[in-house]
Amino acid sequence: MSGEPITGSATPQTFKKAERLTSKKIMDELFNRGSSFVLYPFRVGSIEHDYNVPSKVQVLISVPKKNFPLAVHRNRIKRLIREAYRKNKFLLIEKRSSTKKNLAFSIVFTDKKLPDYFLVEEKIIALLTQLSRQIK
RNA sequence: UGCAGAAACAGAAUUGUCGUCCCGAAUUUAUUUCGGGAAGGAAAGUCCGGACAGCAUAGGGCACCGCACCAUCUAACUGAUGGGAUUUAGUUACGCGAGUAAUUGAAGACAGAAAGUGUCACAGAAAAUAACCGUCCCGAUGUAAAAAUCGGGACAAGGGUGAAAACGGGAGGUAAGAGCUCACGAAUCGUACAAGCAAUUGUAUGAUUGGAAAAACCUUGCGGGCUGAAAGGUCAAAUAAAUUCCGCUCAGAUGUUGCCCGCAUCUCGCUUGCGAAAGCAAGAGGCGGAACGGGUUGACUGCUUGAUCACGAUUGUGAAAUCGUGACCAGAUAAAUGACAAUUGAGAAACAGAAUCCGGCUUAUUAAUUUCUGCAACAA
RNA sequence: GUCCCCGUAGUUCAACGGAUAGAAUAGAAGUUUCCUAAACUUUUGAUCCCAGUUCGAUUCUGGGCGGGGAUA
Repeated sequence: MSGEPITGSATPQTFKKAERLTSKKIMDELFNRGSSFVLYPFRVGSIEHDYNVPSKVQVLISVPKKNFPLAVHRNRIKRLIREAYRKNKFLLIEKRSSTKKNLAFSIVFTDKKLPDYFLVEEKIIALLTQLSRQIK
């Protein structure tokens, strides 16, 4: 699965700035009012909103400084998550294409050990399918 | 030869697929294609020094903070380079010895304790104005003579204590002693001459022998405005520069980091009362503080061409400087360099991710090589 | 990012540079009680780490580590 382009999907595998959650307002709403669930080793929060944003689905990736004091390790984990998301985001986006509301959600890494890429990708796929099923 | 420590050097390359950020060009108006670039030696700690920016500023003194052998380098430094003295480890030579000289390393916050105040536990007679034991002299009692006891003196040679005990050991000298004197040696301060830009060194000579600690206060010399890119500038959007309470209110306020001296600036107009007027008095506007609130959470700039990097030449012991040629080498903003394979290879492992930018310092660190030091073994 | 402050028993605090580092409280064991509480007795520390100054450092100095705070 890794390295090969996945055929049969119209969604490109890019991950541009528009697909990242940068608005502080939406972030506050997400953490204050959004619903959330835990899928080890990730904590996922999500909210639907009507703000004018460039992309229908926006994601925020975060690793707490408490668990990983070194910036190198935090960067590494965020890159692994980002990589797994951009390869498998079609699972979520293709189901969202029919709805009008925008979706913002966060992925927080809660484990205290550096993960392997294959574990991260497997969990991200499970996470995305659960998220798309939960929000109808 | 092995192990440990320190220093220097270095901190992988290439290919494929899918991706991120910036710049440029084309196509064309929101996408695509092509080309180029994209973390470090410490990006870290934020310990020094600057650049840059805003605010403040007539001037002086005190306080406060920092630094401290000399010279040089530098934009600057608590940095670096070179030199000096000191301490320390080893070797050799000379000397009875104390020591001296030469040489090879290593170390360091190396101004002043001989300006003043304070401190030095326990032990010890005494911790800086040294008489406890002791040594010696004189007098009295005592005795055959001593011993012993009491009183008055002299003495820092010996003793134990302690981290530290009042230049060293030798000879003379003396009642006993003492740098009291002498030769040798040590240290400190001064003078003259010579060498050196200087620290300082050498020779001659005079005086002195003064315990430690300034990382106790302190003294001397030199330096220091305050705040940091969340600084600062421009634009847009939104809203209520609103309300309440307390204090002061004409000799006070403001400014100068704090304090003092001194200086500068402001003190205005309005209302009311008194008065012929000059003016005087009062009031509010005013100033300061506190409480409770409201709006924004965007964009651009600062933002990367610089005390820059590479190569070469010249000058200098060196840090470094000058000249020439060439290069443009991250600029993000919830924050960009990744993932998975393959090859080269003995191996890809350590510490670790730019946030305004530089020069240092400190700390972290894998492997190979080189140099130095220590230890162990073997050989001679 | 920038600028500050603080580290002593499990916890809250003491300690002119002089040692055997204390106090309260908590914990453990014991005495007392039919049992518990209270009371009494005993017990518990490499002063965060590494260097330096000093005869001697919790204290003074430098570096590191950890924790906390302020700031549009």
